[in-house]
Amino acid sequence: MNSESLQFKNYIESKGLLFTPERQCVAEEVFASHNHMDAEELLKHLKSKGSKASRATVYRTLDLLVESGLVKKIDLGEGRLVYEHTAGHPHHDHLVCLKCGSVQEFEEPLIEQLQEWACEKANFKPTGHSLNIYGYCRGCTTGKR
Amino acid sequence: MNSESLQFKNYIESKGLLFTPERQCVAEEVFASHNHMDAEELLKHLKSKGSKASRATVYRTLDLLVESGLVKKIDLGEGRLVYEHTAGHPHHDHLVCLKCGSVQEFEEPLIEQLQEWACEKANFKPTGHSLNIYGYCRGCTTGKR
DNA sequence: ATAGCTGCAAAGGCTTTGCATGTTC
DNA sequence: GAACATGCAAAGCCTTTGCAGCTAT
Repeated sequence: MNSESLQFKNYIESKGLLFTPERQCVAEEVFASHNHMDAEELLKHLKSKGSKASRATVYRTLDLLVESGLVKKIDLGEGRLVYEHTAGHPHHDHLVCLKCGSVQEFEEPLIEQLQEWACEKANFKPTGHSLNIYGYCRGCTTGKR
Repeated sequence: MNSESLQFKNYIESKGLLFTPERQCVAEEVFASHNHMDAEELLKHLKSKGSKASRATVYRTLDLLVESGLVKKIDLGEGRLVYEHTAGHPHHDHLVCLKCGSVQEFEEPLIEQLQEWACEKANFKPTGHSLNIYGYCRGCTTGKR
């Protein structure tokens, strides 16, 4: 079991819940993936690996993973909700390709700073944000439509 | 008929379509509102004013308004899709209150510039973006929970 | 025994679509 | 009368929930 799964196990058990095989499967699949996956893709992957975790369990476990802080739920807009593990990921935002659907990450600390200022000016106490840039990725730009 | 409705009429007719009373009602309601409204609220307002426009027509007309460029569809995250008219609105982003649900706008041109740079670095050709900051608005901060 | 899990299927919430009817040119 | 609009209700999509049965302690 990798370190993230172990942390999740600890989190689960610290709440007096059970670290079941289904929960472990879902967690490991999320931690193993280096893409942004939505719940349905995750379910499909699990099925193809022979896991019997149901859709309901996938959704319920994803909620637990988000609660634990080990996974973030990202709203990419256009109805796309995806999950990414947080370990080793500094804060970042997303570049969403409108042609192939791929998602890249980017970091721009100064943007964060400017957001803080904007909030101060507006007397708004921020707790989080979501920044998505839509357009065409490098691969799709060459044969751009 | 106000200037925006007139522009919409021109757009509609330039496409060989009809500027029907239903379309006019929906458009005028959107242009008259200074809030961010979702389709359902819009429909409710229209009903309360005696308009007979149906839900389907509301959705279909909103699509036309967005196509025309006179209205923007904003994804506030968390499943909230709202519309705002563009006339006289410079580009801006949104502050979404997690307690009362209110939406404020803010402008920070430098953020736009930094986004451009981030895209250049990533070889990404941007066509648009969505930036939402979540937190608590001034009113909700005083009696904050 | 008791509390916690799971899968299934049904229910939700919002948006889109098919179709029959009505309108416009 | 050909193309376009409308309302209604049904269908879609994705996510959540209720419930009966199962598992772990």
